[in-house]
Amino acid sequence: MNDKLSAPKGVPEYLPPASGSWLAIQAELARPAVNAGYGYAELPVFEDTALFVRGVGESTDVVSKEMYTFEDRGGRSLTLRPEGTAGLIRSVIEHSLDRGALPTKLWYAGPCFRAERPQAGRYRQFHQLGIEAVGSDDPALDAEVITIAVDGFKGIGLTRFRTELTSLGCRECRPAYRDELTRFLEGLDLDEATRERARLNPLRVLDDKRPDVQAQLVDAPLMLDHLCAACADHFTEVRALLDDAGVDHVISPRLVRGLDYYTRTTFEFVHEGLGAQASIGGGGRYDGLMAELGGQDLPGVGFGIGLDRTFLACQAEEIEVGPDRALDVYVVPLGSARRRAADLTTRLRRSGVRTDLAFGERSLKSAMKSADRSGAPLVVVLGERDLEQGVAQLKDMATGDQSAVTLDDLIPTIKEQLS
RNA sequence: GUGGGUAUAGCUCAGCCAGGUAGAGCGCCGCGUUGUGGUCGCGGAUGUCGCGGGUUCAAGUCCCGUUACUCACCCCA
Repeated sequence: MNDKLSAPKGVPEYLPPASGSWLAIQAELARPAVNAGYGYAELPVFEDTALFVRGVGESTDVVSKEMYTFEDRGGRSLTLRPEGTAGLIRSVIEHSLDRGALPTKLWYAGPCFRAERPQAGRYRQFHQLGIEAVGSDDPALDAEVITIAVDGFKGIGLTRFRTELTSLGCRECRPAYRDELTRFLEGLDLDEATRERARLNPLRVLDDKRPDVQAQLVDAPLMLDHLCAACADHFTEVRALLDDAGVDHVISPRLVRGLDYYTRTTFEFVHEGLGAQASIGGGGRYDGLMAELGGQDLPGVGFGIGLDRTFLACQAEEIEVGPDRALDVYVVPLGSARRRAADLTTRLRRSGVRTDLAFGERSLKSAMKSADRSGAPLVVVLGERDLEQGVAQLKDMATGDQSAVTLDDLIPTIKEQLS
Protein backbone atom coordinates (compact mmCIF):
# COMPACT_ATOMS: atom_id res chain seq x y z
CA MET A 1 0.00 0.00 0.00
CA ASN A 2 2.79 2.37 0.93
CA ASP A 3 4.85 1.89 -2.21
CA LYS A 4 1.84 2.14 -4.47
CA LEU A 5 1.94 5.16 -6.69
CA SER A 6 -0.77 7.65 -6.04
CA ALA A 7 -1.72 11.12 -7.17
CA PRO A 8 -0.21 13.99 -5.20
CA LYS A 9 -2.04 15.21 -2.14
CA GLY A 10 -5.09 17.34 -2.70
CA VAL A 11 -5.44 16.67 -6.42
CA PRO A 12 -8.88 15.68 -7.72
CA GLU A 13 -9.33 13.32 -10.66
CA TYR A 14 -12.42 12.92 -12.80
CA LEU A 15 -12.93 9.54 -14.42
CA PRO A 16 -15.75 7.86 -16.31
CA PRO A 17 -18.61 8.05 -15.88
CA ALA A 18 -18.32 11.25 -13.81
CA SER A 19 -15.90 12.83 -16.26
CA GLY A 20 -18.69 13.07 -18.83
CA SER A 21 -20.53 15.56 -16.71
CA TRP A 22 -17.26 17.33 -15.93
CA LEU A 23 -16.83 18.10 -19.63
CA ALA A 24 -20.48 19.06 -19.98
CA ILE A 25 -20.31 21.47 -17.04
CA GLN A 26 -17.34 23.21 -18.57
CA ALA A 27 -19.14 23.52 -21.91
CA GLU A 28 -22.31 24.86 -20.28
CA LEU A 29 -20.42 27.50 -18.32
CA ALA A 30 -18.54 28.66 -21.40
CA ARG A 31 -21.61 28.88 -23.59
CA PRO A 32 -23.05 32.19 -22.29
CA ALA A 33 -19.61 33.80 -22.50
CA VAL A 34 -19.16 32.70 -26.10
CA ASN A 35 -22.66 33.97 -26.87
CA ALA A 36 -21.66 37.35 -25.47
CA GLY A 37 -18.66 37.67 -27.75
CA TYR A 38 -15.90 36.53 -25.43
CA GLY A 39 -12.97 35.01 -27.31
CA TYR A 40 -11.01 32.05 -26.00
CA ALA A 41 -7.55 32.49 -24.48
CA GLU A 42 -5.26 29.51 -23.91
CA LEU A 43 -2.78 30.67 -21.30
CA PRO A 44 0.32 29.26 -19.63
CA VAL A 45 -0.06 27.36 -16.40
CA PHE A 46 3.10 28.91 -14.97
CA GLU A 47 4.22 32.52 -15.05
CA ASP A 48 6.92 34.75 -13.67
CA THR A 49 6.55 34.81 -9.92
CA ALA A 50 6.65 38.60 -10.04
CA LEU A 51 3.37 38.69 -11.97
CA PHE A 52 1.41 37.26 -9.05
CA VAL A 53 3.30 39.21 -6.42
CA ARG A 54 2.40 42.44 -8.19
CA GLY A 55 -0.99 41.42 -9.53
CA VAL A 56 -2.57 39.42 -6.75
CA GLY A 57 -0.87 41.32 -3.95
CA GLU A 58 2.10 40.55 -1.76
CA SER A 59 0.11 40.71 1.44
CA THR A 60 -2.50 38.16 0.38
CA ASP A 61 -2.40 34.65 1.78
CA VAL A 62 -2.46 33.34 -1.75
CA VAL A 63 0.89 34.96 -2.53
CA SER A 64 2.54 34.90 0.86
CA LYS A 65 2.05 31.24 1.70
CA GLU A 66 0.15 29.29 -0.93
CA MET A 67 2.12 29.52 -4.16
CA TYR A 68 3.92 26.68 -5.88
CA THR A 69 7.11 28.55 -6.75
CA PHE A 70 10.19 26.99 -8.29
CA GLU A 71 13.31 27.97 -10.13
CA ASP A 72 13.89 26.80 -13.68
CA ARG A 73 17.29 25.82 -15.06
CA GLY A 74 17.99 29.36 -16.07
CA GLY A 75 17.55 30.60 -12.53
CA ARG A 76 14.18 32.26 -13.24
CA SER A 77 11.58 32.19 -10.49
CA LEU A 78 8.37 30.70 -11.84
CA THR A 79 5.06 30.00 -10.14
CA LEU A 80 2.18 27.69 -11.01
CA ARG A 81 -0.73 30.08 -11.42
CA PRO A 82 -2.84 30.42 -8.26
CA GLU A 83 -5.62 32.14 -10.22
CA GLY A 84 -6.36 33.17 -13.78
CA THR A 85 -6.87 36.90 -13.96
CA ALA A 86 -3.29 38.10 -13.55
CA GLY A 87 -2.01 35.89 -16.35
CA LEU A 88 -4.76 36.90 -18.71
CA ILE A 89 -4.20 40.61 -18.11
CA ARG A 90 -0.49 40.08 -18.62
CA SER A 91 -1.25 38.45 -21.95
CA VAL A 92 -3.58 41.28 -22.98
CA ILE A 93 -0.85 43.82 -22.28
CA GLU A 94 1.93 41.76 -23.84
CA HIS A 95 0.02 41.23 -27.08
CA SER A 96 -1.55 44.70 -27.18
CA LEU A 97 -5.07 43.32 -27.22
CA ASP A 98 -6.09 46.55 -25.49
CA ARG A 99 -5.07 48.64 -28.51
CA GLY A 100 -8.09 47.81 -30.64
CA ALA A 101 -11.80 48.14 -30.05
CA LEU A 102 -12.70 48.14 -26.38
CA PRO A 103 -13.72 46.41 -24.29
CA THR A 104 -11.53 43.39 -24.96
CA LYS A 105 -13.46 40.31 -23.88
CA LEU A 106 -11.84 36.92 -23.27
CA TRP A 107 -12.56 33.65 -21.52
CA TYR A 108 -10.20 30.95 -20.31
CA ALA A 109 -10.29 27.68 -18.42
CA GLY A 110 -7.74 25.45 -16.81
CA PRO A 111 -6.06 24.29 -13.65
CA CYS A 112 -4.80 26.59 -10.91
CA PHE A 113 -2.62 25.65 -7.95
CA ARG A 114 -2.44 26.61 -4.32
CA ALA A 115 -0.43 24.83 -1.65
CA GLU A 116 -3.16 24.69 0.96
CA ARG A 117 -4.31 21.98 3.31
CA PRO A 118 -6.95 20.14 1.27
CA GLN A 119 -10.50 19.77 2.44
CA ALA A 120 -13.93 19.25 0.94
CA GLY A 121 -14.12 21.48 -2.13
CA ARG A 122 -10.63 22.84 -1.64
CA TYR A 123 -7.87 21.30 -3.67
CA ARG A 124 -4.24 21.99 -4.43
CA GLN A 125 -5.00 21.70 -8.10
CA PHE A 126 -8.38 23.15 -8.93
CA HIS A 127 -9.99 24.20 -12.17
CA GLN A 128 -11.22 27.62 -12.93
CA LEU A 129 -13.23 28.97 -15.83
CA GLY A 130 -13.16 32.72 -16.07
CA ILE A 131 -13.98 35.67 -18.24
CA GLU A 132 -12.40 39.12 -18.27
CA ALA A 133 -13.55 42.32 -19.98
CA VAL A 134 -10.99 45.08 -20.19
CA GLY A 135 -11.29 48.70 -21.22
CA SER A 136 -14.67 49.94 -20.06
CA ASP A 137 -16.11 51.05 -16.74
CA ASP A 138 -19.66 50.88 -18.05
CA PRO A 139 -21.84 49.37 -15.32
CA ALA A 140 -23.54 47.39 -18.09
CA LEU A 141 -20.31 45.42 -18.35
CA ASP A 142 -20.39 44.56 -14.64
CA ALA A 143 -23.96 43.37 -15.07
CA GLU A 144 -23.05 41.42 -18.20
CA VAL A 145 -20.27 39.54 -16.41
CA ILE A 146 -22.49 38.60 -13.49
CA THR A 147 -25.33 37.61 -15.78
CA ILE A 148 -23.07 35.34 -17.83
CA ALA A 149 -22.00 33.46 -14.71
CA VAL A 150 -25.54 33.13 -13.43
CA ASP A 151 -26.79 31.99 -16.83
CA GLY A 152 -24.02 29.43 -16.90
CA PHE A 153 -25.04 28.00 -13.54
CA LYS A 154 -28.68 28.00 -14.57
CA GLY A 155 -27.82 26.37 -17.88
CA ILE A 156 -26.40 23.44 -15.94
CA GLY A 157 -29.58 23.28 -13.93
CA LEU A 158 -28.32 24.63 -10.62
CA THR A 159 -30.87 26.42 -8.48
CA ARG A 160 -29.62 26.34 -4.90
CA PHE A 161 -27.14 29.18 -5.16
CA ARG A 162 -27.29 32.89 -4.54
CA THR A 163 -25.45 35.90 -5.89
CA GLU A 164 -23.92 38.14 -3.25
CA LEU A 165 -22.98 41.63 -4.26
CA THR A 166 -21.27 44.70 -2.87
CA SER A 167 -19.05 47.57 -3.89
CA LEU A 168 -15.53 48.02 -2.58
CA GLY A 169 -15.25 51.62 -3.74
CA CYS A 170 -12.40 53.09 -5.72
CA ARG A 171 -9.11 54.89 -5.19
CA GLU A 172 -11.09 58.05 -4.44
CA CYS A 173 -13.31 56.81 -1.65
CA ARG A 174 -11.71 53.66 -0.30
CA PRO A 175 -8.66 55.19 1.45
CA ALA A 176 -10.78 57.38 3.73
CA TYR A 177 -13.06 54.45 4.53
CA ARG A 178 -10.10 52.21 5.13
CA ASP A 179 -8.70 54.68 7.65
CA GLU A 180 -12.01 54.82 9.46
CA LEU A 181 -12.27 51.04 9.55
CA THR A 182 -8.70 50.77 10.80
CA ARG A 183 -9.48 53.14 13.66
CA PHE A 184 -12.53 51.05 14.49
CA LEU A 185 -10.60 47.79 14.45
CA GLU A 186 -7.88 49.22 16.67
CA GLY A 187 -10.47 49.62 19.39
CA LEU A 188 -11.39 45.92 19.34
CA ASP A 189 -10.08 42.99 21.32
CA LEU A 190 -8.46 40.89 18.60
CA ASP A 191 -5.82 38.19 18.60
CA GLU A 192 -2.40 38.89 17.19
CA ALA A 193 -2.96 37.19 13.81
CA THR A 194 -6.16 39.12 13.24
CA ARG A 195 -4.53 42.44 14.20
CA GLU A 196 -1.82 41.71 11.68
CA ARG A 197 -4.49 41.06 9.07
CA ALA A 198 -6.17 44.32 10.03
CA ARG A 199 -2.90 46.10 9.44
CA LEU A 200 -2.32 44.53 6.01
CA ASN A 201 -5.89 44.68 4.75
CA PRO A 202 -8.51 45.83 7.25
CA LEU A 203 -11.39 44.98 4.93
CA ARG A 204 -10.60 41.32 5.15
CA VAL A 205 -11.27 41.25 8.88
CA LEU A 206 -14.93 41.92 8.10
CA ASP A 207 -15.15 38.48 6.53
CA ASP A 208 -13.98 36.63 9.65
CA LYS A 209 -16.31 33.72 10.38
CA ARG A 210 -15.60 33.35 14.07
CA PRO A 211 -18.65 34.34 16.13
CA ASP A 212 -16.69 36.23 18.77
CA VAL A 213 -15.07 38.34 16.07
CA GLN A 214 -18.33 38.87 14.22
CA ALA A 215 -19.97 40.00 17.44
CA GLN A 216 -17.44 42.79 17.72
CA LEU A 217 -18.03 43.82 14.13
CA VAL A 218 -21.75 44.55 14.24
CA ASP A 219 -21.12 48.29 14.43
CA ALA A 220 -18.19 48.34 12.04
CA PRO A 221 -18.33 51.03 9.37
CA LEU A 222 -19.24 49.62 5.96
CA MET A 223 -17.83 50.58 2.60
CA LEU A 224 -21.31 50.81 1.12
CA ASP A 225 -22.04 53.74 3.43
CA HIS A 226 -18.87 55.53 2.37
CA LEU A 227 -18.95 55.27 -1.41
CA CYS A 228 -18.19 58.41 -3.40
CA ALA A 229 -20.94 59.71 -5.65
CA ALA A 230 -19.47 58.07 -8.75
CA CYS A 231 -19.15 54.67 -7.09
CA ALA A 232 -22.61 54.90 -5.55
CA ASP A 233 -24.13 55.73 -8.93
CA HIS A 234 -22.20 52.92 -10.57
CA PHE A 235 -23.41 50.42 -7.98
CA THR A 236 -27.02 51.56 -8.28
CA GLU A 237 -26.85 51.19 -12.04
CA VAL A 238 -25.36 47.70 -11.85
CA ARG A 239 -28.16 46.62 -9.55
CA ALA A 240 -30.83 48.07 -11.82
CA LEU A 241 -29.35 46.29 -14.83
CA LEU A 242 -29.25 43.01 -12.92
CA ASP A 243 -32.90 43.47 -12.01
CA ASP A 244 -33.69 44.04 -15.68
CA ALA A 245 -31.87 40.82 -16.53
CA GLY A 246 -33.82 38.93 -13.90
CA VAL A 247 -30.68 38.15 -11.93
CA ASP A 248 -31.60 37.82 -8.27
CA HIS A 249 -28.93 39.11 -5.94
CA VAL A 250 -28.47 40.00 -2.31
CA ILE A 251 -26.36 42.86 -1.00
CA SER A 252 -23.59 41.57 1.20
CA PRO A 253 -21.80 44.61 2.62
CA ARG A 254 -19.14 42.55 4.37
CA LEU A 255 -18.24 40.56 1.30
CA VAL A 256 -14.50 40.77 0.77
CA ARG A 257 -12.33 39.11 -1.80
CA GLY A 258 -8.99 37.60 -0.93
CA LEU A 259 -7.20 39.18 -3.85
CA ASP A 260 -6.06 42.76 -3.51
CA TYR A 261 -6.93 44.01 -6.97
CA TYR A 262 -10.70 44.28 -6.62
CA THR A 263 -12.48 47.65 -6.76
CA ARG A 264 -16.09 48.75 -7.02
CA THR A 265 -18.44 45.89 -7.95
CA THR A 266 -17.51 42.69 -6.18
CA PHE A 267 -19.56 39.52 -6.12
CA GLU A 268 -19.60 35.93 -5.09
CA PHE A 269 -21.76 32.93 -5.97
CA VAL A 270 -22.54 30.84 -2.92
CA HIS A 271 -24.05 27.38 -3.07
CA GLU A 272 -26.13 25.98 -0.22
CA GLY A 273 -25.21 22.34 -0.56
CA LEU A 274 -21.47 22.46 -0.17
CA GLY A 275 -19.98 22.40 3.30
CA ALA A 276 -17.45 24.93 4.43
CA GLN A 277 -16.18 25.85 0.96
CA ALA A 278 -19.46 27.14 -0.37
CA SER A 279 -18.28 29.67 -2.91
CA ILE A 280 -18.61 28.29 -6.44
CA GLY A 281 -17.34 31.44 -8.07
CA GLY A 282 -16.62 35.08 -7.62
CA GLY A 283 -15.12 38.13 -9.14
CA GLY A 284 -15.48 41.81 -9.61
CA ARG A 285 -13.99 44.94 -11.00
CA TYR A 286 -10.24 45.58 -10.89
CA ASP A 287 -9.76 49.07 -12.17
CA GLY A 288 -6.12 49.42 -11.15
CA LEU A 289 -4.76 46.03 -12.13
CA MET A 290 -3.71 46.74 -15.71
CA ALA A 291 -1.71 49.79 -14.73
CA GLU A 292 -0.17 47.84 -11.84
CA LEU A 293 1.05 45.24 -14.33
CA GLY A 294 2.59 47.85 -16.58
CA GLY A 295 -0.20 48.35 -19.08
CA GLN A 296 -2.51 51.19 -19.87
CA ASP A 297 -4.60 52.47 -17.00
CA LEU A 298 -7.74 50.68 -18.17
CA PRO A 299 -10.55 49.33 -16.01
CA GLY A 300 -11.51 45.67 -16.06
CA VAL A 301 -14.09 43.28 -14.71
CA GLY A 302 -14.36 39.50 -14.64
CA PHE A 303 -15.17 36.35 -12.74
CA GLY A 304 -13.60 33.03 -11.89
CA ILE A 305 -15.80 30.00 -11.46
CA GLY A 306 -14.54 26.96 -9.58
CA LEU A 307 -15.28 23.97 -11.80
CA ASP A 308 -14.57 21.47 -9.04
CA ARG A 309 -17.01 23.12 -6.68
CA THR A 310 -19.57 23.53 -9.43
CA PHE A 311 -19.21 19.81 -10.02
CA LEU A 312 -19.80 19.17 -6.31
CA ALA A 313 -22.80 21.50 -6.40
CA CYS A 314 -24.29 19.42 -9.21
CA GLN A 315 -23.85 16.30 -7.09
CA ALA A 316 -25.44 18.07 -4.13
CA GLU A 317 -28.45 18.98 -6.26
CA GLU A 318 -28.42 15.54 -7.89
CA ILE A 319 -28.28 17.08 -11.33
CA GLU A 320 -27.38 14.88 -14.27
CA VAL A 321 -25.32 16.83 -16.77
CA GLY A 322 -24.02 15.64 -20.08
CA PRO A 323 -24.98 12.90 -22.51
CA ASP A 324 -27.50 10.42 -21.14
CA ARG A 325 -25.51 7.52 -22.56
CA ALA A 326 -22.01 6.87 -23.80
CA LEU A 327 -22.85 4.39 -26.57
CA ASP A 328 -25.52 3.89 -29.21
CA VAL A 329 -24.64 0.42 -30.43
CA TYR A 330 -22.78 -2.59 -29.05
CA VAL A 331 -21.56 -5.17 -31.53
CA VAL A 332 -21.32 -8.80 -30.47
CA PRO A 333 -19.42 -11.14 -32.81
CA LEU A 334 -19.60 -14.91 -32.84
CA GLY A 335 -16.78 -17.19 -33.89
CA SER A 336 -15.30 -16.45 -37.28
CA ALA A 337 -17.48 -13.38 -37.78
CA ARG A 338 -15.11 -11.39 -35.59
CA ARG A 339 -13.35 -9.76 -38.47
CA ARG A 340 -16.56 -8.65 -40.16
CA ALA A 341 -17.85 -7.40 -36.81
CA ALA A 342 -14.76 -5.27 -36.32
CA ASP A 343 -15.24 -3.83 -39.79
CA LEU A 344 -18.90 -3.09 -39.08
CA THR A 345 -17.90 -1.36 -35.86
CA THR A 346 -15.49 0.90 -37.71
CA ARG A 347 -18.08 1.80 -40.34
CA LEU A 348 -20.69 2.59 -37.71
CA ARG A 349 -18.26 4.88 -35.90
CA ARG A 350 -17.34 6.64 -39.13
CA SER A 351 -20.99 7.27 -39.82
CA GLY A 352 -21.32 9.04 -36.48
CA VAL A 353 -22.80 6.25 -34.39
CA ARG A 354 -21.18 5.72 -31.01
CA THR A 355 -20.23 2.06 -31.14
CA ASP A 356 -18.28 -0.45 -29.12
CA LEU A 357 -17.35 -4.06 -29.77
CA ALA A 358 -17.21 -7.11 -27.53
CA PHE A 359 -13.51 -7.90 -27.41
CA GLY A 360 -11.96 -11.23 -26.62
CA GLU A 361 -13.16 -14.79 -27.17
CA ARG A 362 -16.20 -14.71 -24.97
CA SER A 363 -19.37 -16.69 -24.79
CA LEU A 364 -22.40 -15.05 -26.33
CA LYS A 365 -23.92 -14.96 -22.89
CA SER A 366 -21.10 -12.99 -21.34
CA ALA A 367 -20.81 -10.73 -24.38
CA MET A 368 -24.51 -9.92 -24.07
CA LYS A 369 -23.94 -9.14 -20.43
CA SER A 370 -21.29 -6.64 -21.45
CA ALA A 371 -23.65 -5.26 -24.05
CA ASP A 372 -26.26 -4.72 -21.37
CA ARG A 373 -23.82 -2.98 -19.08
CA SER A 374 -22.53 -0.75 -21.82
CA GLY A 375 -25.83 1.07 -21.79
CA ALA A 376 -26.17 0.92 -25.57
CA PRO A 377 -29.84 0.79 -26.58
CA LEU A 378 -29.09 -1.34 -29.65
CA VAL A 379 -27.04 -4.50 -30.01
CA VAL A 380 -25.87 -6.10 -33.22
CA VAL A 381 -25.20 -9.84 -33.04
CA LEU A 382 -23.17 -11.12 -35.95
CA GLY A 383 -22.43 -14.83 -36.35
CA GLU A 384 -21.41 -17.18 -39.14
CA ARG A 385 -24.99 -18.22 -39.63
CA ASP A 386 -26.01 -14.60 -40.17
CA LEU A 387 -23.18 -13.93 -42.58
CA GLU A 388 -24.20 -16.90 -44.70
CA GLN A 389 -27.60 -15.26 -45.09
CA GLY A 390 -26.18 -11.79 -45.53
CA VAL A 391 -27.85 -10.44 -42.38
CA ALA A 392 -27.12 -9.33 -38.84
CA GLN A 393 -29.36 -9.60 -35.80
CA LEU A 394 -30.41 -6.21 -34.50
CA LYS A 395 -31.75 -6.22 -30.97
CA ASP A 396 -33.54 -3.48 -29.09
CA MET A 397 -32.34 -3.91 -25.53
CA ALA A 398 -35.23 -2.10 -23.92
CA THR A 399 -37.96 -4.24 -25.48
CA GLY A 400 -35.94 -7.37 -26.19
CA ASP A 401 -37.20 -7.36 -29.79
CA GLN A 402 -34.73 -8.77 -32.27
CA SER A 403 -34.89 -8.98 -36.03
CA ALA A 404 -32.65 -9.92 -38.93
CA VAL A 405 -31.55 -6.97 -41.02
CA THR A 406 -29.63 -7.32 -44.25
CA LEU A 407 -26.07 -6.08 -43.98
CA ASP A 408 -26.68 -3.45 -46.67
CA ASP A 409 -29.58 -1.97 -44.70
CA LEU A 410 -27.98 -2.29 -41.30
CA ILE A 411 -26.40 1.13 -40.81
CA PRO A 412 -29.36 3.08 -42.23
CA THR A 413 -31.73 1.01 -40.09
CA ILE A 414 -29.67 1.66 -36.97
CA LYS A 415 -29.53 5.39 -37.63
CA GLU A 416 -33.27 5.44 -38.16
CA GLN A 417 -33.96 3.59 -34.90
CA LEU A 418 -31.67 5.93 -32.98
CA SER A 419 -33.30 9.08 -34.24
C1' G B 1 0.47 26.11 10.00
C1' U B 2 -3.59 24.39 14.10
C1' G B 3 -7.41 20.91 15.76
C1' G B 4 -10.94 16.42 15.37
C1' G B 5 -12.16 11.75 12.89
C1' U B 6 -10.93 7.36 10.00
C1' A B 7 -7.55 3.41 7.94
C1' U B 8 -10.15 -4.48 7.15
C1' A B 9 -11.77 -7.58 -0.38
C1' G B 10 -12.49 -3.47 -6.48
C1' C B 11 -16.65 -0.39 -3.51
C1' U B 12 -19.61 0.47 1.26
C1' C B 13 -18.66 -1.37 5.82
C1' A B 14 -19.13 -5.20 10.27
C1' G B 15 -15.62 -7.60 13.48
C1' C B 16 -12.33 -3.86 18.29
C1' C B 17 -13.75 -1.21 25.26
C1' A B 18 -15.14 -9.35 26.36
C1' G B 19 -7.35 -11.14 22.09
C1' G B 20 -8.23 -17.67 19.84
C1' U B 21 -6.92 -19.69 11.99
C1' A B 22 -10.69 -13.14 7.82
C1' G B 23 -16.59 -11.63 7.31
C1' A B 24 -21.33 -9.40 4.91
C1' G B 25 -23.70 -6.68 1.02
C1' C B 26 -22.68 -4.79 -3.71
C1' G B 27 -19.40 -5.57 -7.80
C1' C B 28 -16.42 -9.27 -10.62
C1' C B 29 -15.90 -14.46 -12.96
C1' G B 30 -18.43 -19.14 -14.09
C1' C B 31 -22.73 -22.54 -14.38
C1' G B 32 -28.32 -23.22 -14.97
C1' U B 33 -26.66 -28.11 -22.37
C1' U B 34 -27.63 -25.95 -29.10
C1' G B 35 -26.39 -18.38 -30.79
C1' U B 36 -28.78 -13.82 -26.37
C1' G B 37 -28.54 -9.23 -21.41
C1' G B 38 -31.59 -7.37 -17.18
C1' U B 39 -34.77 -10.92 -12.58
C1' C B 40 -33.81 -15.61 -10.03
C1' G B 41 -30.91 -19.99 -8.25
C1' C B 42 -26.08 -22.38 -7.55
C1' G B 43 -20.78 -22.13 -7.46
C1' G B 44 -15.99 -19.35 -7.48
C1' A B 45 -11.73 -15.77 -7.12
C1' U B 46 -9.71 -11.60 -4.38
C1' G B 47 -7.02 -9.31 1.55
C1' U B 48 1.00 -8.96 4.07
C1' C B 49 -6.67 -6.10 8.43
C1' G B 50 -2.17 1.40 6.22
C1' C B 51 3.12 0.79 8.01
C1' G B 52 6.81 -0.13 12.14
C1' G B 53 7.65 -1.62 16.99
C1' G B 54 5.84 -3.50 21.88
C1' U B 55 2.73 -6.74 25.39
C1' U B 56 1.07 -11.97 25.01
C1' C B 57 1.35 -19.00 24.29
C1' A B 58 -1.63 -16.12 20.70
C1' A B 59 -2.89 -9.28 18.07
C1' G B 60 -7.38 -7.04 12.76
C1' U B 61 -8.62 -6.59 18.11
C1' C B 62 -4.53 -4.01 23.64
C1' C B 63 -0.11 -0.15 24.03
C1' C B 64 3.52 3.29 21.58
C1' G B 65 5.14 5.50 17.19
C1' U B 66 4.49 6.69 12.09
C1' U B 67 2.17 7.58 7.41
C1' A B 68 -2.00 8.39 4.53
C1' C B 69 -6.86 9.90 3.94
C1' U B 70 -10.74 13.01 5.67
C1' C B 71 -13.52 17.11 7.98
C1' A B 72 -12.98 21.84 10.16
C1' C B 73 -10.07 26.58 11.42
C1' C B 74 -7.12 30.27 8.72
C1' C B 75 -7.87 31.42 3.57
C1' C B 76 -10.24 30.81 -0.96
C1' A B 77 -12.54 28.68 -6.44
